[in-house]
Amino acid sequence: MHRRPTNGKLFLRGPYRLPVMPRAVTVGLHAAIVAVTEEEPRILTVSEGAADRRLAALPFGPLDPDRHRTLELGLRVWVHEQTGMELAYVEQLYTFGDRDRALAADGRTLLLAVAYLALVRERQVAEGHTAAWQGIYRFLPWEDRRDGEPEMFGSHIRPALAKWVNAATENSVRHERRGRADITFGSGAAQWDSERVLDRYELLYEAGLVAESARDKEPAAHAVDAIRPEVGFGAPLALDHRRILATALGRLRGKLKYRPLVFELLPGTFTLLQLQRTVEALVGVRLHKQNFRRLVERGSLVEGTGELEPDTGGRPAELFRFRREVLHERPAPGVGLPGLPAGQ
Amino acid sequence: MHRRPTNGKLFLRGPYRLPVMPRAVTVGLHAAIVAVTEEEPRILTVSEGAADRRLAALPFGPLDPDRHRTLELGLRVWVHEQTGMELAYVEQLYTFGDRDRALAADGRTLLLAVAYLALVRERQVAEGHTAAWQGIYRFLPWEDRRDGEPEMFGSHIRPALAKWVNAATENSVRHERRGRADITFGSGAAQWDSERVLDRYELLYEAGLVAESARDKEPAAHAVDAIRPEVGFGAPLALDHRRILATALGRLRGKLKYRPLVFELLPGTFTLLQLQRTVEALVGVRLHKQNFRRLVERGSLVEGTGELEPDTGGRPAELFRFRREVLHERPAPGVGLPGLPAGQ
DNA sequence: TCACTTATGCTCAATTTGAGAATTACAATA
DNA sequence: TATTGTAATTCTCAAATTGAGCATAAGTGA
Repeated sequence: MHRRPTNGKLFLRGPYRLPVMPRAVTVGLHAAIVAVTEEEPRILTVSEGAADRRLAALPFGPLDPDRHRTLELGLRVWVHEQTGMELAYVEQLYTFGDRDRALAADGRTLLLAVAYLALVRERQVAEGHTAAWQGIYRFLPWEDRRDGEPEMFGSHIRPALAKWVNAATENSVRHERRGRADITFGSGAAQWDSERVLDRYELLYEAGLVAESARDKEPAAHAVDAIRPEVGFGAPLALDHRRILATALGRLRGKLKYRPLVFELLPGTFTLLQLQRTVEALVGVRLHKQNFRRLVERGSLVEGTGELEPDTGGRPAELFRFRREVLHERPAPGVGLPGLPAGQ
Repeated sequence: MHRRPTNGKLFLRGPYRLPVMPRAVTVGLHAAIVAVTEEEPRILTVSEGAADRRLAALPFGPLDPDRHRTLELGLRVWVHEQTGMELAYVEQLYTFGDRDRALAADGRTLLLAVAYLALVRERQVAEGHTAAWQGIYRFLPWEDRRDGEPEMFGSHIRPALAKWVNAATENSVRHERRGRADITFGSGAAQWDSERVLDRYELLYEAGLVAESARDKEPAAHAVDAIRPEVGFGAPLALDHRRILATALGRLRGKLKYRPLVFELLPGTFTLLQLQRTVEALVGVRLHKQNFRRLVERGSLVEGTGELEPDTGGRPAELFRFRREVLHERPAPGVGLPGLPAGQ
């Protein structure tokens, strides 16, 4: 969007007039492409140069209204060009556009980022593409609580948060910070809410605890290869991409409960334990096995195929398939999370 | 965004390069401002000219990175300029950018629309502003089922949908259409899902049943003042604004269940019946009174003030207030909808 | 055959729904 | 003042759902 003479006709078919013409905005389409393999949620990243000199980024490209009929189609084009991947399930996440956090190198162009979540089954990345799958918890390590609170949480995050809280000189600010830290990270009266992924990342960002905070404040002082993961606070990503990743994971965790999204990540047939492990990997907590099975079976989300999977290490498990019909039956069919009192 | 020589440095601080420069995009900020008064959900609309010659529109304006530090702040500025209103609760809804549906009058500029939902207590519109509150169900009449299925549903919508289904010559298309109509409008095996507001509007749009469909197809043939409400299918709004309204209502209905949003719409103290009526107005269905009370009270969402509201027409009701503390206690405190099996 | 591992089935108490009856408190009216 | 109407508020009760665990089944490898 460039400055030029205002033209009332330009914007609308109707008689509405836009009072002022804006300066310079660029619209980017960004994809958080998620898969779960070997009980680990992964994200597809790209990197255009030598891996050791560049930060990983999510696949992205600018919206081109000439080529892209819709935003989502534009996204698919970019993803295909950069990773060779054809996306099935795609959903829009959020549009980011803070001036402080998404300014182009010219310091004048605002980079508007429309972020998407895509779910796929992990595949080998096609020839000729440098894209790579990486574990999501490499970037957001505090989000994985399947084996209880991770070690780095107590050793690094909690103390750093406490320091941040006490760094406030004003009493009211300190109180406000403590409350916010309690809610987002589930200390004090509040419990851990697995969906508040973005809140947690944002808090760490504001507290200056992730590499991106420093980079955005002092772009000059932080050339790309100067950005290094800080121990315990996860690896950084290019641009705003860790924020997008956090948004994606939070949305996915929430939506899992009322939409049958997991099945986008699983093969056509799967055992109930595979299903459970996939959900656990995403939500980052362990679930009660028998109750989980009861829920998905009673919810008629799956049906047995009669076939058995013998490689379980124990008794062979029956293979199930997703019953697509539920989409036509109930309003909000999700996997439901036994042991997780709504919202956890 | 204007075509100009590609400059790798323009876009990123890092070494990423955007392969192609896009053509022309304009970013608009649009606000669906919702209030509930007298048991009726309302939306704030603006209209720049004589009311009888113009369609109502939502408050909106272009993003101006010079003046607006963030998208949300830009939205607040526009809303304030156009309506005199200061917004409290604001949340981003969705970014729309279909080329077919949001092209400027020049036929070349894509109008990207970033839509927001805002919740307020209804107020008199300030002097000097032409903004007006209008009932939401004037635009989406089929969404109000508080008195059962509305009359126009059986008389107009259902037959029109059936016609649309049968208009498909190919068998598979017909089957697919019927399935979609069943899911979104809750016929056949499917139940009415109050959250699928957008799906329903989109289906009516695609079926050519709302005024906007024709307008977008034949802009020339449908000058603004030629767009007239079609009986039973609700009044049209300018641009894509009815779609934004549908998105807003759907989001609000969903979020009500797990976040205490209703209280943004209520005065500081209120009776439990007022609370219930407000929820009902938004969700568009009636709730079981005793169970509703049980839920909000057991959920500790509210606390009694001891004061009584005598003007109930019967026994005076106790006045309650929202317990802000719940935000610090439980992960997902919503009003819960008794009688509504999750997702309804 | 035994030890081990995982799948699957089943039980049971505690809670949470869904629905409605019963009781209370005020206003208006006979 | 007694009666009637309208809501508010309290209770009850059966049905369904959840949370937790025990028991049994069916494979594998030693």
